[in-house]
Amino acid sequence: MKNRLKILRAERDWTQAHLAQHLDVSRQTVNAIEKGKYDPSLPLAFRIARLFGTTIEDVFQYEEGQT
Amino acid sequence: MKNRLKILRAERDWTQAHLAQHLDVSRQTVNAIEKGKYDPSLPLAFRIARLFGTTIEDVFQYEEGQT
DNA sequence: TAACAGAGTCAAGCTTGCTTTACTTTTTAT
DNA sequence: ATAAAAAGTAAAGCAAGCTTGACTCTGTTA
Repeated sequence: MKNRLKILRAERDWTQAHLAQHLDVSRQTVNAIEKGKYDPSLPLAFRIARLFGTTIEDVFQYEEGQT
Repeated sequence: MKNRLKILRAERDWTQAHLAQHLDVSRQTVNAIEKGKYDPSLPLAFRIARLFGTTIEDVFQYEEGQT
């Protein structure tokens, strides 16, 4: 699962900590997701997409057979 | 989190077991998700949307402050 | 009414998502 | 070059997603 978090964040000049606050998760969680260490839960994916004003499909790109 | 699984399944006249097979999860998992017992992982949500030829947002409706 | 298919549910166990705490490395600005 | 901010990383622990196995409760439909 790839994602555009780093780009979306950069476009708004937000830090991982700032993003974490607005998503109500820890900074480490944002970092781990951004680095592709693991996938967010579906509810968190919704909150991320909503915060960036876009869709889950726009933020995350699923590729068959990786997880 | 609400979902349209039962409807999408009915439109295609698929059983929970049939759906489970094509998603590569157990029948109990399909049942639990359909009944809203818990949310699917993000990868599984992608596979569900893809199988039904639609988007995650079309299958699942997130509502603030439930999970 | 008996039998079968589909749906619902429960328990135990493993894996993954997320937390806190704490530390190291990289980037930015002075 | 130094200091501060941001990013990266790791370990331990709890919560959520998913599994298998087994059992119940619905409809059908023969």
